[in-house]
Amino acid sequence: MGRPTMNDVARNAGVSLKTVSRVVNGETTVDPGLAARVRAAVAALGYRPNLGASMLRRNDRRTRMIGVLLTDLAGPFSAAVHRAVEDEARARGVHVLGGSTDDDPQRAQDLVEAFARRHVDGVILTAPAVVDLPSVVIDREAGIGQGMRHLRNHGHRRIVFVEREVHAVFALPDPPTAILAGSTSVTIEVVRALRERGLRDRVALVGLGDFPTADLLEPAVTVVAQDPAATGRAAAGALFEQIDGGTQGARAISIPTTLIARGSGEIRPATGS
Amino acid sequence: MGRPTMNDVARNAGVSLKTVSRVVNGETTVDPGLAARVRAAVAALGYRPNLGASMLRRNDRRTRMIGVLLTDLAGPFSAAVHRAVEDEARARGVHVLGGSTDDDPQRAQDLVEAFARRHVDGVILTAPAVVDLPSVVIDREAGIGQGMRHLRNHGHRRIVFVEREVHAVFALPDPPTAILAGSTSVTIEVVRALRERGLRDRVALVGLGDFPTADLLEPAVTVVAQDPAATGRAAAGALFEQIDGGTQGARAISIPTTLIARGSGEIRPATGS
DNA sequence: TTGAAAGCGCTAACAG
DNA sequence: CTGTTAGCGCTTTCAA
Repeated sequence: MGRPTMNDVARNAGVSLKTVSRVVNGETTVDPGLAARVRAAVAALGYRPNLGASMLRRNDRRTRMIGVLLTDLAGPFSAAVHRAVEDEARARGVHVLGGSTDDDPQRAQDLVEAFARRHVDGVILTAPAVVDLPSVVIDREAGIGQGMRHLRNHGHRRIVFVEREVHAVFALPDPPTAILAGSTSVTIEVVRALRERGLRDRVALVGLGDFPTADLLEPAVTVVAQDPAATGRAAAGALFEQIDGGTQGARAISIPTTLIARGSGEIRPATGS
Repeated sequence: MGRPTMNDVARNAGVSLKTVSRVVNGETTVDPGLAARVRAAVAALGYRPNLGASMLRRNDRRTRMIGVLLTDLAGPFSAAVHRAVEDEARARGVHVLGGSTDDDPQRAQDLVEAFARRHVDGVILTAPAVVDLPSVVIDREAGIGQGMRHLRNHGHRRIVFVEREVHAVFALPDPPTAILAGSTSVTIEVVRALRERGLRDRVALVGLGDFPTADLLEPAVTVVAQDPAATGRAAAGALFEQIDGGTQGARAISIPTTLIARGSGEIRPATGS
């Protein structure tokens, strides 16, 4: 004997299966007396409806689950997006399956495939993948241009965009006068590296993505803020629109970015160097 | 016509339903010729197995989904735990449904209930809730004692433990000489508040939970580190043990904590005050 | 208002 | 090695 089923409840309450179904689904066309008996049986047996089974038979073929594939659920950007998506989903009675891709396209594809087997209603992605269900792609590239422009406007010509390999930057024969950091964790690594080398007031730094202590560091860190919560909300909104509209196929959402000048990004290159 | 089913594949390949099932499930006892025909039909129709349906009939009654209820998926601690749980789950072919409780017991209870209806194989929680399925509770209280002891050992007698209401602390008639901050976001708020009041070198601060720039702030922030990744791994490990063992009922996991002294927590109270 | 029968997509149990 | 039949827990359809 596993968990009690609707049939068990029906037997216990002395009614038909269908009556239990009606009560459980909150239909109002049930005699109050019978409904009370059903509810008593539900409580007595500890019955819980099986969403998987009901989904199988239902006409609206929805699992009320969506998948969210982000670079790293532990990272501040992904985490904030994830939370915002969760909130939008919750408002619609939908649950969220999360997945980290670590920017590996194969892993993203595998996850999409796995989520599709679960018949999620749709997916949110940060990198395009082959998907034949409702999906929204979040585009993070938008902020790069803005950061680059800012550094160029402050006189820099040797600018490096850093992904992960922070220390390699300083090993270059012709080291840059400015750095654009690709994520908050990279930004923090760069701050640390600049300090170790006594360069914190000499090399300009702009980070992609704001972080809580950016204004407390010295110099305070200039960033291109990307409002992950707004991004998540927008992506979820667009996804549910597709789902409700029966549309299908990827749709891109780009992030509204804001440059927040705090000091590190306004350092000018040493003249004559 | 919705998505193609196993029956459609069977018809297309000219074999029985069961043969398709065998091929899809990777059973080796199928004639290679037939298997090839089945695979061709799968590709041609874009067939994808329905995990929900298979789960319903299978004997092992597992959805291969678990739920993780954390304070806030956007927070660094929760996010890191979530990621670690995801990695453990992935290694076992299990997906993770995430949920933020915002420390609201009712919300936690509702989420548990909702996940149970989906027949998740188990749940991980940060606050106890009524659960009749495999579950693991993460205990975060462990670090508080360690932080308090550290401050007392440095001569403090008026210590405040802060949850959210940072500014209220400074409105107290007899302000504390030391602060223990309950989460990283609170810690950062306290740093900001101390600076605004010119108290950064006078009031001691210990934060619960390490964060990436704690050593870069001035003074550097002393914390009780809680290794969220290790916590997530441990919790997931314990949960899968329960699931595999067929056990049931809450089990508590406590976090191994480490005090990292960096300066802010070693400030002594002004003598004679 | 209530119920009986059929069947969602799939796997189990048993034959051939 | 292959197929047939039954049925997981539920909702639908239709009849009473």
